[in-house]
Amino acid sequence: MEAKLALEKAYDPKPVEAKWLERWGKAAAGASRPVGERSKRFALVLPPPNVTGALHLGHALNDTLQDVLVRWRRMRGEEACWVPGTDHGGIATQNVMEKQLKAEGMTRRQMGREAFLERTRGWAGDCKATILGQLRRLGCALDWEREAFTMDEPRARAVFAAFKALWEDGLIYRGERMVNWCVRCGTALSDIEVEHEPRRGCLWHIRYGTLVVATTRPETLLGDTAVAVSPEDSRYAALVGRRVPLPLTGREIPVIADAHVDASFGSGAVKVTPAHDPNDFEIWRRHPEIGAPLQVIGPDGRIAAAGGAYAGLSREKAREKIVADLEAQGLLVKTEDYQNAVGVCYRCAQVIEPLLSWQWFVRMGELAAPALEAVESGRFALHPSSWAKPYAEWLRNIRDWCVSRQIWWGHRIPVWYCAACNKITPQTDFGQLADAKVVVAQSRPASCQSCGGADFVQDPDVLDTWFSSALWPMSVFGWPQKTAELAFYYPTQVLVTGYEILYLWVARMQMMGLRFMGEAPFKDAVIHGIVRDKSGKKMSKSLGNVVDPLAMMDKYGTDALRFSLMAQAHPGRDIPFSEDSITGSRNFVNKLWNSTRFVLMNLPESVERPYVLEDLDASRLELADRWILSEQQRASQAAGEALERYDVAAAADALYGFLWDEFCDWYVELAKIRLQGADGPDKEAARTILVSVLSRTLKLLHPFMPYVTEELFAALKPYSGESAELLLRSLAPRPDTARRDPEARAAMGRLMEAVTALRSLRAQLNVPPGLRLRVVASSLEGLPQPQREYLRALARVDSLEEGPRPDKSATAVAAAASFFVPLEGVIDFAQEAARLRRELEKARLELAKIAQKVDNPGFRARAPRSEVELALSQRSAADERVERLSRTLALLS
RNA sequence: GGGCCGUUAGCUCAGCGGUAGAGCGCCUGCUUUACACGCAGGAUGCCGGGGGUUCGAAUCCCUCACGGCCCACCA
Repeated sequence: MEAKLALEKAYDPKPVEAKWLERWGKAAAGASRPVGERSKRFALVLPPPNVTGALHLGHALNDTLQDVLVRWRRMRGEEACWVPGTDHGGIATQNVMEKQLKAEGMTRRQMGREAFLERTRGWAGDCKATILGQLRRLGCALDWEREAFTMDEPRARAVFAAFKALWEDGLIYRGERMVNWCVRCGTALSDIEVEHEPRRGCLWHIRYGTLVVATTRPETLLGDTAVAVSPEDSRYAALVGRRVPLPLTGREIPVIADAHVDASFGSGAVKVTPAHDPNDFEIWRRHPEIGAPLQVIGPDGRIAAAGGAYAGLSREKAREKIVADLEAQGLLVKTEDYQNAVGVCYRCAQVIEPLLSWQWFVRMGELAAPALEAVESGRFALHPSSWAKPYAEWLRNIRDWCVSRQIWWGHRIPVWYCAACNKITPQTDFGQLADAKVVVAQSRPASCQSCGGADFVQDPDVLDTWFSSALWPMSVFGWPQKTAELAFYYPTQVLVTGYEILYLWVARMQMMGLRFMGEAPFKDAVIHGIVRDKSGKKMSKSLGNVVDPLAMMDKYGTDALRFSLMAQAHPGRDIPFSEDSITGSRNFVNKLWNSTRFVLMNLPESVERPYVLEDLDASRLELADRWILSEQQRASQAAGEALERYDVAAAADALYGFLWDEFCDWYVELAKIRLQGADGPDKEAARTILVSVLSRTLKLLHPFMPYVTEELFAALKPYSGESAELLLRSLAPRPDTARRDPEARAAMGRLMEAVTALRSLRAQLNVPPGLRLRVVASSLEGLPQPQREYLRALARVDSLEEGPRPDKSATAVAAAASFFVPLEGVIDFAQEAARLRRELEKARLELAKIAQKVDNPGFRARAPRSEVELALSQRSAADERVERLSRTLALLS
C-alpha cells in the first residue's frame, strides 16, 4: 500500500501539470489503433492551425472543446482518435514572411523563389513545434503519432490525386475570368476570400457627351468600352445604338441597352468597363459587339500603358487626377456622398481590384449537389442547426472556385506547359497566357505528345491553401491510398470549428469527401463562437485586447482556463472573456482539490480493502448517502446528455453545481457526523460513499480539467480500488438509473429547507454563530432520524424536541414543521414580529400566485392531471405556511 | 436587398410552455478542525415594446424597435 499523499492547502497547478504532461506523453495516452468494432470508434481531426504564429484564445476554445469530447468518448470505452496537424497557411504565412523580409529591407523577388521557400519551410517548422507544444500544454489528448502537415509528402500525394481526378472528370479547368485580385498580395483570390466592408466614398456624375453617367470608380473610366442604359428607360431610348465621346480621351463609345441597368439609380446610365468590373464583364458577354475589354489597371494596382497620360499612377492617385481633370473641363456634373461595400482582401485588408485573367477553377455545381443533399437530408448536421439554412443557401448559389494563387508558398499546381507549343519564355505572364496546352502530372513530363519536345515549364502558381485543407479528413488517414486507417476512421464523427470558416473549409471538406469517398467526412459539425474581449469586441492586435492563453495558464492553471472557456461554450455563442470568469474556475478547481483533501484527511493511513460502493451493504446507506448517489446520477446523466448534443457549457454547469452545491455544501457536511463519530460500520459507510462519489466525480470532470483530476485520482487510488494506470485511460461508470431515489430527494429537500429556515432565523436575529440552540418543533413527524441529527449538526442545534411554542421564542416556519427557538433576552421581539411579517408577506404572495392558477376553472379542466395535482399540493403547502405564520404572529402580539 | 442571432438581476450569461436562475459584483455576519481561491445569511428583475395562440407565455406565433453577424455584382 502506498503511503497516503498529503495535499497542499491550495492547488498549485505548475508541478502537477508538468508531471502529467510527461506521463501522458510517455504512455502515448492519446494513441489509437484502427482495431475493434468500427461502430465504436470516435474519430475527429483537429482543424489544423496555420503556421503563422502561436495559438490564441480562439484556438484554446476550439481545442479544449474537442479534447472534452475526445476524453469523454474515450472514457466511455470508444476507440477515440484525434488527429493533430498544422496548415501551411498559404497567403497568410507568405505575408508573415514578406513582413519579416521587409523589416530586413528585402523582398521575396530579390530573394528568389527557392531561397524564399527554404526560409519559409524553416519558419513553418519552428511554428509547428511551438503550436504542437502549446496544444500539449493545453492538455489535448491528441494521437501524436498521426501528426500531419498540409504540405508534407503524404498530403502532397492527396492534393495531386484530387487535382488529377477532378481534371480528368472535367471539373478543373483553366479559364479567363474576372477574378478578385489583391494588389498587395499579388494574387487572385476566390470569391469567399473577399470581405466586404462599408467605405465612405462618392458618386461622381460625369458628362459623356449628351449623357451623364454616375460612378464610384472614375479611375476606370479610361477602360470604358460602352455606356449602358435600361431597355425600359424611355429617356435614353433614342440614344441606344449611337455613340458618345469618352471624357478626357475623346474616344467614341457605343450606348447600349442592358437589363442589368436600374433606371432609377443615379442618372440611369452606367459606364461599362468590362476589364475592371464583374457586372460590366457580363454586359460585354451579352454585347460582344462593343469590342474587347480594355485593361487600364495592372496587377500592381497602377494605371497601365493603355491609360495614356495617367499611366503609372496608382489607382488612388489616378482617381484624384481624373476627377480634377473632369472638373477642370466642366465635365463633372455633381459629386454625391455615397457609401458602398467595397471588397477587401481577407488577409491584408487592401481593396480588391477586379481583374481579367487566366486562372484555374474548380467547377462546383456537380460537387455541391451531393453536399446540398447531405445537409438537406440531415445526414450531415450542423450544431446549432440555425447554420443549416445559410450553409445550404451558399451551396445552392455556389460559383466556380478560383484555386490558383500567384504566390510561392503552397502546393505547386501540377500542370506542365510545353514551352515550344505554348511559346513560353521566362517573361511569359501566365495570367495572360490564353488557350494553353497543358499536361497534368506530378513531375516533369518526358516529352510533349504534340511536338515531341522535352522543354516543359511548370505552372508558376500554387493552389489555394483551402484546396489541401478540403482533403484533410481523408488525407490524414492516408488517402488516396486505401489504408486500414481510412477504412476504420473515415468518416469521422464530428468536426469542431468556428463559423468564420464554414464555407472556406467545412463546405469544401464535405464536397471533397462526398466526391472521393462517397461519404461525408463527418456527420456533425459543431460551430462554436468567437472569443471576444470583456466588452464583446473582437480580439485583435491593433486593438491591443488580445489575451494570451499561455499567460492565463501560467497565472491560473490550465484546468482553470479550460473550465472557464467550457463553462461559457454555449452552442454557437460568442464568448466574452474576462479574467473574472477564469478566477471563478480557478476557485472551482481549488474546491475540487480541497474536497479531495478533506476526504483523504478522513481516511486511515492504510486500508486492507478499498472503499468500493458495490461492496457496501445497502442497508448501511442512510438518507444522505442515497441522496448524494441519486444526485450524482442525475448530474452525470445531465452532463452526458448535454455532451451528446454538444452543449459543453450545460455539461460543465451540471457538474459544477453537483460538486459545489450538493457534494461539498451538503453531503460532506453531513458525512462529518459519522466521520467524527466512533469507528465502526457507519463511519466506514460514510468513507465508502465519500471515496466512491468523489472518484466518480473526478471521472466526470476529467474531460474538463484533466490535470487536477488525474492528480487527485492518483491520490485517491489506494482507497478507491481503481486499477487504471491513468484516469485518462479509465472507464467512466455506467449510468445506473437504479441510483435515482426520488424519495431521498424529497426527504432531503424537506431537511434542507428546515436547515435553511433555522440558519436564516439565526442570521437575521443576530444569534451568535457559535451559540448552540435549543429548538422546539411543532412536530417531528416530518423529520425522522437521521434528519433530526442532520438538522442538529447543520443548524447548530443543541437539543431538539417536540412541543408547543414556548413563550418568548422566535419561529422558523418550514414545510416539515415550525421551529420555535426560545431566545429570551437574546432577541428583540419587535424585530422578530417584523421579520415574521415579512415572511408572511412573501408567503401570501406565493399563495396568491398558486391560488390564481388553481382557481382558474380552465386550468382544472384542461391542464394535465399531474399538473393539477402538483398545483393543488403546492397550494395546500402555501396555505399551511401562511396559516402557521399568521398564528405565530398572533401569539407574538 | 436577402438571411441568421441576440435583447432576462448592477455586469456577463443560462433557462425556451407550468410559482424567475447561475457566476461575478453588492450588503450582513463568521479563524464552524477541506477550502477566505472559503462558510452562512441577504438585497436586486414591467424576462426590449405591442398584438396573438393557450387553462397557463420569459418560453410558441406575428409585429415593431434596438444591437450584432453572415450572404448579396445596384454602378
